[in-house]
Amino acid sequence: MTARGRPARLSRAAIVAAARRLVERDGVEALTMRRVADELGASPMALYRHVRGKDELLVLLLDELAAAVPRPRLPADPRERVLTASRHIRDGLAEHPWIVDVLAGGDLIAPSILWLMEEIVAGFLAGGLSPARAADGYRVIWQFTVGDLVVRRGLSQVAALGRPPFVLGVLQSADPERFPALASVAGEWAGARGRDTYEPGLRALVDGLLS
Amino acid sequence: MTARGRPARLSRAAIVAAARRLVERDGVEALTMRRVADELGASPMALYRHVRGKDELLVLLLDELAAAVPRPRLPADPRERVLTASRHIRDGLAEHPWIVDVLAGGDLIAPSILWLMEEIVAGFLAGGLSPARAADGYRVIWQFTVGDLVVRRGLSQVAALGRPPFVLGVLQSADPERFPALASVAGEWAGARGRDTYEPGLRALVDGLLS
DNA sequence: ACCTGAACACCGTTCAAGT
DNA sequence: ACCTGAACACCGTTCAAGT
Repeated sequence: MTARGRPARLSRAAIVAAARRLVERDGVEALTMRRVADELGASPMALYRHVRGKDELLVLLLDELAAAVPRPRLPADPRERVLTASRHIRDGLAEHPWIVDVLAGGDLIAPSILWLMEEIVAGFLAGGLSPARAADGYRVIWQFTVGDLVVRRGLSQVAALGRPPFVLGVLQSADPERFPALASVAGEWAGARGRDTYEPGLRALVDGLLS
Repeated sequence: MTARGRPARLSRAAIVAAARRLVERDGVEALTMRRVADELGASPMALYRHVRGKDELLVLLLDELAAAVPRPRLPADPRERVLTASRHIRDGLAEHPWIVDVLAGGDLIAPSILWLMEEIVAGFLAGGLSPARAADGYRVIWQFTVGDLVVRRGLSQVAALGRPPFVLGVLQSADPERFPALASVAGEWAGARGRDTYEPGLRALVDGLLS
């Protein structure tokens, strides 16, 4: 029990830290204003003095994690530089699957990840692309990365359920008469599920963009 | 079989239709069991007699829309076949931005879209890929497509807010000292936002996969 | 200035009862 | 068999009041 006369002082940082603890312990769906307040031994409304609302809290959380992405040594070769920087963004974000829900909101940017964007755009420019094509190139890589994160998150959610994946069953039993190609690769889906397709996909993408 | 008891006023089909109306009129966030019930003039709990819960309702909705994707005439050339089939999946799903929330769940497949998957895999096989690489190829395309849908949805949500995009501001005012490449393409982001980058990205991806 | 309590307008879903 | 009503265990957030 806490001293009644002296309520704990809250701060933005303390709130974000509590949110992070919660999300890492129990997943995004556990991140509610009420539970964050509980975690801090405060009333739900106390949070609103320091944070505009749940949306802002999520953005603050995102930026904190982005700031923790390690700064890699990047190769000099433009193509390899783009690949390495992209993989770093993916790896950094993939550690926190709930990030997908924040990303899906759309208009977010973590200032602390700008330098990785810089590397990707610089790589494209050094590779000979025009500014317009370099900007498009970044967008395309970002799209591919978001897709990877969403799909990856989906797979791990299904794995957590413990039941055999519904999709796999449908694909593996595709009717060979109607779907000959699907039938002939039926044995491959289980393996493809386990493989990390970010790397080869990214490579194909960057090759295509820089050629 | 003799009908016993009360005649059914509701049905699965009626519930899915009401859900669809709701989602198309007011967006996904408006899709609640209670509102679907309202739409049908029934009590919330009446739905549970016909549908397991909200999750099942979303899957039923997804499959209904997938069934409506038009069957295109596909080019014979393997590469063009993959491109056309992929674009059809994207276009079909992009009409219903809320689909992203369903997709993110992970273990879903719309049986009525299997034939488009068939075309993509067949294209890769005809292009000389091994079964394993063809399966990976499909996954990569799917990832890119999901990313496109998520990003596209995010952009339209931001546009709906009416306020100037926060991300754009940050990118356009990137410090030229620290981020020279970003600064040199600063003028391009607004344009890149408006452009559809699915087409060029997909082309780069497929070129890379088939080369 | 900072925090609390009660309240509002919602959710999905369970359970028991009505027709 | 099919549907309703009340209730449970939650949400995010507003508002007025307490210290």
